[in-house]
Amino acid sequence: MTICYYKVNYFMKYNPKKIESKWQDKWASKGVFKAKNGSKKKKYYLLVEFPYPSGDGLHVGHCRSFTAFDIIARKRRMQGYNVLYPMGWDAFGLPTENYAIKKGVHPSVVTKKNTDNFRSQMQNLGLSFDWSREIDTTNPKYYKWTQWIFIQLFKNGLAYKSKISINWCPKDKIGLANEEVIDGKCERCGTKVEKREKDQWMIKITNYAERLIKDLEEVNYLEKIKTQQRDWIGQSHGALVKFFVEGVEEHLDVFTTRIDTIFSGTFLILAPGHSFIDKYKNKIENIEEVLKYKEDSKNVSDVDRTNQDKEITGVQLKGIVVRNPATNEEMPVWVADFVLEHYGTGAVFADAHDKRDFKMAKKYGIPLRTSIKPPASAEGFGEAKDDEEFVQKVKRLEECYEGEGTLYNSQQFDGLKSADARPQIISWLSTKWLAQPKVSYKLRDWVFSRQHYWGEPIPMIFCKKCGWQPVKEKDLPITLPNVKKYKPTDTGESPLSLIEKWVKTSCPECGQDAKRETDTMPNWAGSNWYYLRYLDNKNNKKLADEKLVRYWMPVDWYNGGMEHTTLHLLYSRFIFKFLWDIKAVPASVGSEPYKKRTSHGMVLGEGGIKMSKSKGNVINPDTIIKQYGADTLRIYEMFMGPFEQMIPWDTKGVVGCRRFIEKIYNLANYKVASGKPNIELKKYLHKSIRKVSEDVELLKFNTAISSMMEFVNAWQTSAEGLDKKDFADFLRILSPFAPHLAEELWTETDLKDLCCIQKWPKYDEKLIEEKNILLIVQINGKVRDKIEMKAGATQKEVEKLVLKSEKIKALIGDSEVKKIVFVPNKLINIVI
RNA sequence: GCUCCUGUGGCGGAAUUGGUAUACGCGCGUGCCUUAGAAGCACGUCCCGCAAGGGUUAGAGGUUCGAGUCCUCUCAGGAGCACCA
Repeated sequence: MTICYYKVNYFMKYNPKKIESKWQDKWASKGVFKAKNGSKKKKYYLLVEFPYPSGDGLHVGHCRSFTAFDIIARKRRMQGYNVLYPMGWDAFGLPTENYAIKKGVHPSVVTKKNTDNFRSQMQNLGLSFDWSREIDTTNPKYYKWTQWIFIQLFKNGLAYKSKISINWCPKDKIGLANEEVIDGKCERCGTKVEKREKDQWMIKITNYAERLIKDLEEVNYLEKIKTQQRDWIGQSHGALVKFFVEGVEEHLDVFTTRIDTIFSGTFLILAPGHSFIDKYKNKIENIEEVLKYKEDSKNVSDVDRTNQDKEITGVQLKGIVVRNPATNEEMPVWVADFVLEHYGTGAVFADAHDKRDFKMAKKYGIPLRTSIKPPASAEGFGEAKDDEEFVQKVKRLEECYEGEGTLYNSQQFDGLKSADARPQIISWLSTKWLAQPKVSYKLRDWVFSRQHYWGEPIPMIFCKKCGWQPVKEKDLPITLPNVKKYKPTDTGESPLSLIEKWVKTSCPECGQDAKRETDTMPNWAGSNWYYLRYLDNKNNKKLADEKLVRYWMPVDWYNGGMEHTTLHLLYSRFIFKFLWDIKAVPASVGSEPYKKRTSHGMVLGEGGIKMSKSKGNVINPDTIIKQYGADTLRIYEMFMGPFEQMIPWDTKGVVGCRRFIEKIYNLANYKVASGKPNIELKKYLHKSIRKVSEDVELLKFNTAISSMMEFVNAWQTSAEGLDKKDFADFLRILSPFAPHLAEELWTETDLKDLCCIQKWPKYDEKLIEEKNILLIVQINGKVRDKIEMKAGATQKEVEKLVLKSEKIKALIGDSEVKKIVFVPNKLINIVI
């Protein structure tokens, strides 16, 4: 074989600095990553959550997920797809506003600085984003459409103002949605949240609760993501039951999922904020005591109210009596703070089959009755020794049984199982108009107002005569005015309320003097629909052109953090459904924005703790790129471990990836040959092509890389060089991972065009097929020998061979062979 | 409390889905090279044993010819939900 070496800078050391910027410039100037709008190719829309451009710069965690999907994007392009892989900035947010307040700089200046930094960091990584489609949620040309969507919500009756008790963060001076309160603390700053009454814009996401659950069937999300969405929406099927109040022409509605226990209902409990209390003040004999209880419960934060160890408290509404619709018996009415205003109807009927009710009744001497007999071996006997004793204790009201069972004390329903009894009781009561089936959700309407400067102004105007009016669409966007002070006010009003000139306007309906809404929108507003704006980021007449939406949507694959799988994912699905309903999105696209959703694991600091400035363990990608190169960083981030798993950073591990890259660079110098291909190496290569092709689709980047390493190791130890054509194939599979190196070696090996626009290689099935296999010989399931033989041998052939072997013969000895298990091409197991 | 996930060398992790446990990388050891160090290269590296051999996937049991993988219990770690009627 004639060997001719392709000398790539033979005496030069691998220098990523030179190589990388050169190719980044070339890709940009040739526009190879631009998604083409009119293309006849099949489209592929890959989306990664756009980051909040913080002043700290890109996190190595960003690099990980962006690189992962960059690999998929590059692979898809090589597979012949028209790929859209865009990037933008979710730039409204408190840190920017806080920085602006502190330094007295306008937030937009800070944002510009940060996004410039982020962009250049991403470009240094060689990410193949289509930068011509960049978006920024704080750009008025963008938030014009965020405001437009709000107006559509309003016009369709899905946005309304309501005085509600909101979660108030005293540090950030901002109202928070329930979703943003974690353990009773502000999600951002960790300050204990207070309650405040405020007039807030609300969005009726609850109208979509059922569809948001049902349509999950259509999409390909990780199962745990679907579970989280379902849990958050919290659907439960039950019944709405009427309890008539004595002496009043009215009833109290109660939602229950356990109507099978209705016959044991002996009292009713209202939430402290239930409207019945105010409405029938004069009927309640001890109204002062009740109102005091109500006031007290307001001061109890949700954390304490939801604390399980807290003692149950309550006050009876003296003078009020309702009738149990099933037994027709009189029931006293109580208030207790463990009953929540916002779930169900804010009222429950109480009985001996609920631990809280049970405790409360025992404490205040309220009569109890049981009507459910626990089945034999019910879970949780309490202190009873056995089933029978437990049943008796339940009957004697010594133990509380919450589970299902067999009904007794329940008139014609005696003897029925709980599950069977429920529909029968509902239909029985419904004939008397006392009950109806009902579905209830934990999901609540979405508080959409924030009292901050750095957000989209809500495009509404209040007129004394006409009420709330939306800004005329031709007047959009309502831009943020320039102010000197961005500080939120202590009164809880938005800083915009202090700018009289801006607030004062005229009513779009009647032209009279009117006032602008001064609240701004929450963070989520801009990220609800951003995936649509990438399709048509410069359109001034529409959110996005219909043709483009039809071509590109839905997103084929969406990846983001696990922390966004409840809120952002739910909100954006909701808004997309809404846009679809009002035909802002063509019907053919369907009402789900994302076909497939995956999540990446966080990158932790060394030692497995969270990376944070205060711990001083933050890794800056720039430093790694400077020291090792972008290709090394890319390979390392993909090689460090399973993509969906949390993983600690280990700078020592980066070195190994740099060695891998240098090894390729050096081997390319002297071990690429033109001539007859080396079959052994070719086999390794094609195995690797298969492994990489398959693993990338499963996000198993770590094993994809390890298979390339195995190939390179074989290449290194082989006596012969690698055929030039095979080398080209290797560069093709390497190029999504280490695009700069692949590009450099591609050119230096006299191959034509750019490596990143080549076809993705196919592996040769026949070549991979092993002609000789290593057959495992087991005796009683233990490995005793390994025989190399040709593939495809039959059991008889193998048996003959094995039983002849001296080693095996000796091991079998005099024992009788009872059974032989044979797995073709794999193993033979002799049972003796 | 409920639901789900995870547990494999000194470390990050592989394992064709029930068929050679520890691939690949880090680290470590020995040697070569070098004035020296670094880098690089070669070999070694789960445990016990000189060896033959035996043991090992958090622990205990089970199913199976065969279990890291399936089932039951226990322990440990993580995530989500949580007076939700």
